[in-house]
Amino acid sequence: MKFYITTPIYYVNDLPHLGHVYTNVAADTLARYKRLSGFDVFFLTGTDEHGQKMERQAAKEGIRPQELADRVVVKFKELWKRLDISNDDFIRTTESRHIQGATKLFEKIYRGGGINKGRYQGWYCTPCESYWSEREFDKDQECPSCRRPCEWVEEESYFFRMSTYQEKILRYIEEDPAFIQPGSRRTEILNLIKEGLRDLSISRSSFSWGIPVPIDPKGGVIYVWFEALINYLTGCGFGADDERFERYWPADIQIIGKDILRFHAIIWPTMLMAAGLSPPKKIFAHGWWMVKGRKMSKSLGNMVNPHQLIDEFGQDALRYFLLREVPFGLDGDFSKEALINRINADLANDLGNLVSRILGMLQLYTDSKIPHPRGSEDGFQDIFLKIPMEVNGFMEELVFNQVLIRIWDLVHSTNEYIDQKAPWRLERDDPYLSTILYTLSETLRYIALLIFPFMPNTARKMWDQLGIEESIENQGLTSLTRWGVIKPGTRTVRGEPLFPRIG
RNA sequence: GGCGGUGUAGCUCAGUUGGUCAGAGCAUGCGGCUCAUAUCCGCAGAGUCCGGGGUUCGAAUCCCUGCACCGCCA
Repeated sequence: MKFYITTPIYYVNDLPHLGHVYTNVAADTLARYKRLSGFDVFFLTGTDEHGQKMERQAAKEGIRPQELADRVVVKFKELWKRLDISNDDFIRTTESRHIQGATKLFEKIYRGGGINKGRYQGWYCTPCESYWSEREFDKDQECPSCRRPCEWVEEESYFFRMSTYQEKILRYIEEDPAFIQPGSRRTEILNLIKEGLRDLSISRSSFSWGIPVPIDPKGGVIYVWFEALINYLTGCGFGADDERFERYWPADIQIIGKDILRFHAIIWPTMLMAAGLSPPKKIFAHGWWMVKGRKMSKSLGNMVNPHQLIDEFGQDALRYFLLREVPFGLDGDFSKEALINRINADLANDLGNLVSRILGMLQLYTDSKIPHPRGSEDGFQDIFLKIPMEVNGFMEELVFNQVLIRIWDLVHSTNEYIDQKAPWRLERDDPYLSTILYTLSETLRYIALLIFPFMPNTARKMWDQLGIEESIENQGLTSLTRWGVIKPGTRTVRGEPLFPRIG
């Protein structure tokens, strides 16, 4: 079974921030989980590099747009590496495979009658790359979205005949309640469509940094949003690698931020319909990280720098916090205090200490050798055996925080188990001590594997400390259906605390 | 202005179709243990479930209304 998952491609006129991190961490976690589940996963992320904003920014710096893109794309790639993002490919819209594919898709829609020539006149906001109609203004010529001045433009333009797909997209969304998630967003989109869809101007002639309109040498360049969405096709082979494309399209899930839902829930599926291709199976719009209840923005100067957080707390602590603190789909409030609280309470006290005390006992009581269990354990493992099913249900729905809560239930239960059994009261040669220590070693195997999609680096450390030879990446989740997999005799290695307490 | 959502312990929030639903975690206090990162385990306190009215034998849960906040569209 294949599983194709995408993130948006990020605009490279600016550096990556916490919002980008959130999307990619979530997508990465799901991708890793699916790999463990045995899926043939294709995980795509990338960058959006065309458009007037890029052209202007580059001009301001006295360089070519391509140079600007080349410079900034590195920042994204570096960040994904630091965060252990396991994307299988990285698509840039300035790559020839994308340009060819986007051209091909435009032609395909055009030949199918989905695009025609018209005349556009209206207000245009350059920073937002958006058009606004007369009635969407309050008074001044300000962009309703960003409050900056708009420009009046009037030009020949190609239009995507989106209005003709109104009924079709409406029916499609109504018939598949899972298509747009969460449900509240789905309702918004349905209402929006019912208010009526207009044709979409998809070419620009006031600047040149983009992909030329294929059918008309004087047609200008393709509107950046229309073009950028096509990355989901070109990134998995459309127009360049048919075999790959056939294998992976349609996307199984496209994770996005709630701010770009309209493009993904309306424009994108109708484009695909017009091209005779299947829409993605699911679009999930997650919420935003706020700071003290306010949106992060450059003008407010409250942008959170991901690199700084990784430097200070480590990538896994950040990954954990983002997916544990807030239900995926809702907005969350970011603060260092909340992050530190999670690290101390959940990661240091609960998980880290559990690992530390179990490996400590192994070191002390069995000279760091996992013992043979003697006799059966009294049903303690039952909660572990039933966890994979529960976790799977939550993962399917992208309820990451509940998954982590369930895993931490195991951590708590294990701590409780240790206190009840009080191994330190047993004689070193008591067979029951062996059983207990074997049981505890197994709990760590379970927990490590379950955490792996969320905190790959930490899971690997646990794996190494347990002394298991096969790499954790090659484990399947099916190994969690059986208790007693870890081999007696394995040499454990007690390491540094996984998460030192902060403060 | 239209549509939709939210308002539950100090904080963040769970609460399916109305009847052990008044809860969890964090924070606070007390007790226990010592294998462990002064960690872990157990116990405890506090809430007019936004205000008001209604339906019902019974409502945090349904209806009406007021207030506050938020989202989408205009």
